[in-house]
Amino acid sequence: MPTISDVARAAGVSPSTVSYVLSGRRPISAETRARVQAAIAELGFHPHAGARALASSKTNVLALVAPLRVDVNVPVIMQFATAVVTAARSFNHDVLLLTKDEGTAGLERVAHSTMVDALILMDIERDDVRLPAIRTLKQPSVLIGLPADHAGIACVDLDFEAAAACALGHLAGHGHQRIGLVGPSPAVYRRQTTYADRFLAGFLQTSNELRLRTATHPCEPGVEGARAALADLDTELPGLTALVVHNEEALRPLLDLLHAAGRRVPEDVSVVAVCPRDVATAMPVDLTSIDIPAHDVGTLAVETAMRLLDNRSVDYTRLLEPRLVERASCREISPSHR
Amino acid sequence: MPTISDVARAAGVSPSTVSYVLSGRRPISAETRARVQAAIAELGFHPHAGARALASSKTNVLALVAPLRVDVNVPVIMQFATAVVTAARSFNHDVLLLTKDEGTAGLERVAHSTMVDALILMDIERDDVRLPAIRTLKQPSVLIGLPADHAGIACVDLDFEAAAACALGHLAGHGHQRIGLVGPSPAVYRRQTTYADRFLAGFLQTSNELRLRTATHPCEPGVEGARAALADLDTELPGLTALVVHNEEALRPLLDLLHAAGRRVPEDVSVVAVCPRDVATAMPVDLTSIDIPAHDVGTLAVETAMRLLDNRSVDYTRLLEPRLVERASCREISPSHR
DNA sequence: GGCTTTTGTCGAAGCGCTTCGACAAAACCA
DNA sequence: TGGTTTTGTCGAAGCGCTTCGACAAAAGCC
Repeated sequence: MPTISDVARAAGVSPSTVSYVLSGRRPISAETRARVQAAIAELGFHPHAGARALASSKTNVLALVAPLRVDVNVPVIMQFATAVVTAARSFNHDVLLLTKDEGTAGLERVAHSTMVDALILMDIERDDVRLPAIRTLKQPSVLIGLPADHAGIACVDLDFEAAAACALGHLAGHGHQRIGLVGPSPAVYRRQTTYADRFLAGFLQTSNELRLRTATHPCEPGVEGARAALADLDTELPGLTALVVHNEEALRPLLDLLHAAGRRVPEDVSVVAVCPRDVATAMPVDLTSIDIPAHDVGTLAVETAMRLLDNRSVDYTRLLEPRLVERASCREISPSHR
Repeated sequence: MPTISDVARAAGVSPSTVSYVLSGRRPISAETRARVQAAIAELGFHPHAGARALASSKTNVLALVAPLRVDVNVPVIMQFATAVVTAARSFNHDVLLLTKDEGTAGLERVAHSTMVDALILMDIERDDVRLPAIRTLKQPSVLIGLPADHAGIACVDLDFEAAAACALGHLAGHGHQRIGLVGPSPAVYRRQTTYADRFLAGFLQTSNELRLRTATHPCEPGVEGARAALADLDTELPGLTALVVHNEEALRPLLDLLHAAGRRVPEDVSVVAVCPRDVATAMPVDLTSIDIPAHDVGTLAVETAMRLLDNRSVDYTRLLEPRLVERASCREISPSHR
């Protein structure tokens, strides 16, 4: 592996000049630059990352802390990860992948040993135990999610309250008055990942504002969970004409159950899903849905990290506006049916 | 951030002594070690990763090159990644996540700039364009998959030929003679990821050896793909009594189609799936299946990398033996039906 | 009891880069 | 035209660690 000195020698300049060609931090004449670049290309020189980190105290590496349990939501996690890696690369950074189960210790390890310049954390809980830790790190963090006390910490997420409002607004606009919510599994609520609560809060508030008759229910995984949730909603809200489903996993069983019961979508019951676009379109019925914009959120998280790193101003809380895409699962209810 | 000199000063020793306490590469008296460790704990010292890498030319980082398209098989990719990260941590290494679409350039970038000690690559194609490149790297690579020319490169994977033999053996043992294979999508064959071919080869060979009547068909994604594949198999092999499904994604639509057609599993048609355990058990029928042991493969890949790094001997080709788990989707055919 | 070996510690060199200060030459400005 | 600024380059220091050689003291060996 050639070093910067080898390049310097080949180009007939000093190592510092090579460094300045690379970084552009000082003016270099066109000829010199050309000679240096030729030497770099010829020798196949790549600066040693460790040496660089040591001298400049920048690693050009981001930590991504992902929940790698083989759990729900795997495809969404993957979308986040893909977006983060891709965006990071576009800023000439790499991504170190950490699992959530290393917990606080993992964050401190990579931060204290200066392996990364910034951290991006997913699957943030309401009172996430990692928050106090990240506040003490010298590296900035960006959260994908919104914990209770997020003062001074950059957070990026979909605006789930607005998403709920949007879903209900759409259905109400189509004349629906009796609407059930199939929520995430109780485990999600228990884990206190706040998107569930935020969606629920938005749902209840909008339901109130629009004077709708609604009922809400979490939904255990599996067909049985879906069956139970649906049964409960039917009992609490007889004659419901629409469902909002904020549970990717329940979507498929739910549609199967409706089908089996002879309840047609959208003729007998309208459905709005909250899920990634590809999940919505992969269902037997093309679902009107609100995107989980994993790609945008991931990209934005990286952009925020970059701004933080070269201390430009950032919005500490960025909740992305939901976008509802009409497909084929909602129908207009005629006044007579209202 | 305290440095090793700070620790040395606090403990009243030289920096090199602290280093030897940390690495254990030279004998240190118990008292000294205790004093140093106390100082480390008190100051909260963490060695600077870059400095370490520079001085020792080891980074304690592994590159994991994953196909991060939002494509099929996402859960399996995730399982590999989880296993790799977890195993790497158990060897005190971290994982740098690269996307496959950075291609050869990405590998060379991280390798040449000495960001990683070794590389683990997934989604290996028959004539993977990256092979020549990894042969020139000074860091060792471990492939998850088996390309055509793998001489001198460590490869780890499930033995898909044996898996096919295992599936057919099981069905033949239950008296089945007419067996269809639902293969991966044509895109997978086109991409030349060899597991598809290896499974197919094993299938055909065993079919021959056991003198079975078989037909094979790739399967496009979606319900329509499954419908077409099933129809083709039924035409080519009328009266088939069993299906081997080597296509996670097709599993669900396939079962739905059978159900809709009134063909019961296992009464009318037996099914053996090749997929991760959790997929098999999440189906409406508990499927007898051959595991894709993503966890084992990922772990083994890391172990192999570690052996290569401290040049211990390795098996350059490790094909894990398939394990078939009997569940509820195969039935014994009575002699009269044979 | 002298010999070698092992144990325990230190100092210094060096890993490959960035960055600061210095300085000469060129360009700009009144 | 003399002074100031900008341009272009260099040398040296230093980032924080590992590792080698040196060496004194302790231990092992007939």
